[in-house]
Amino acid sequence: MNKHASSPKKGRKYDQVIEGAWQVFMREGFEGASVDAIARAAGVSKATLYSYFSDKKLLFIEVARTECLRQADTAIVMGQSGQSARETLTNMAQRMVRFYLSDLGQRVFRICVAEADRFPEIGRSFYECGPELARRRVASYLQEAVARGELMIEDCQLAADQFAELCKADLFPRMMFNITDHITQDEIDRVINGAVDMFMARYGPA
Amino acid sequence: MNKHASSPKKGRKYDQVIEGAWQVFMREGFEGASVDAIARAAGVSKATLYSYFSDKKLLFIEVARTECLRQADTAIVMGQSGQSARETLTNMAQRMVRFYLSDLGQRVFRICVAEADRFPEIGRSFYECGPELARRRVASYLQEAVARGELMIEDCQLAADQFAELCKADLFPRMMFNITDHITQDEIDRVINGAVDMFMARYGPA
DNA sequence: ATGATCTTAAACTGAGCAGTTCAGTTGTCG
DNA sequence: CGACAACTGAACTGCTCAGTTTAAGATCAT
Repeated sequence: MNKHASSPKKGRKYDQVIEGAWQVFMREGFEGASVDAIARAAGVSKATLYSYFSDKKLLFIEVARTECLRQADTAIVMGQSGQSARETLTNMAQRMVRFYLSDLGQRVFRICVAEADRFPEIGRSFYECGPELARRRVASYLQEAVARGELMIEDCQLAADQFAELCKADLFPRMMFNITDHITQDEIDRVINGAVDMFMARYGPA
Repeated sequence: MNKHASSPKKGRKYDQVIEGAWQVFMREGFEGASVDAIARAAGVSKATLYSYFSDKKLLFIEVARTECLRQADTAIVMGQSGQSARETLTNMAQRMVRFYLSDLGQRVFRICVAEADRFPEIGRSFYECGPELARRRVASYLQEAVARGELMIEDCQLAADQFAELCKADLFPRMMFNITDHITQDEIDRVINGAVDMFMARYGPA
């Protein structure tokens, strides 16, 4: 029985460190997370932590990458066949909104935006396996829908970006600037329906 | 001659402090900006600074508010009469994009998003005299356009939010995650035209 | 000019934090 | 068993920074 199957790197406690670091970074942000707190949360000594990661920034990048990959796995199921464009778009919208309103989505976004200035690698690596991935998936769905004659779109990439943005209307700024603590399902439905209506008005069959 | 017309608070060096703090906060972010650096940039002693603002957080809030008001003044000229809805919307879109792509807009956003978690007042106060203000202005323009029969909108507030988001498509995420250092005028035009086209397709006269 | 108020420089306090070191413990494997 | 590697905890270094204090200097109104 090989117990090291999931530890491609060195040392038995690698995963523990990543997990603990993830928790603390999410809770406190990058600057706010002390390495002592991370070590404590990971149930590991600071010395061990530093034997894996030469510094805090590197640890953060590794944590971010790990979480991105995890997310990417979760989100594979996207386009289903027997659905109208309207249904599919509504579905996608729900997924997107649920993610960016989640505690996780919110915190990730906050940290990345804050640190993207100082550490471009962080922003880039997150964008690529987060928004960029979703972006390409939506665009490729639209491409197919156009081929089937369900939609009429000249610039599918732009259309995908527009749709993603429409799903953020009102809700996203309110979250980001911490205006509301709770957002109701009605508010969400209003925005999603608004997004789909608008999208179909522009790109729906004539 | 009353030289204190623009200093409703106490002390002659108030404006200097705000100005210096603004510069350093913009350059370094909230955590990154040391009070010593701010005092130096403002050409003022730390003691003086602390006689105005009891702590760093309060100083930041005041700086953010001041800058918001300055922006609000700049943006008063919004709705002009003899223009079509299309023209007016394009105009508004240009203004918005120019702002959030500017160095200033970008940095303010970054700081507010990062700190809104820890200090809700920061996020709130910025939102209120920034996005919220613009939001209400656009909504009220739409209201009038509907009254004149130029547009057909049921939920003007939602429409305003949608328009604002459409203007961010592609460009905004790329900025936030630091993917591109430069964005061309063509890319901007593509997004703005796309936003106006979509908006008119949905809410334009039948 | 005189007193009140504002400003200054610089030293100081107290705290937090990244990263290091090391003597000692634990677990693994031949 | 014995050797080797990973791990621990706790103390320690060196730094940065928010906020305070003090004694002296500048500015202003009257």
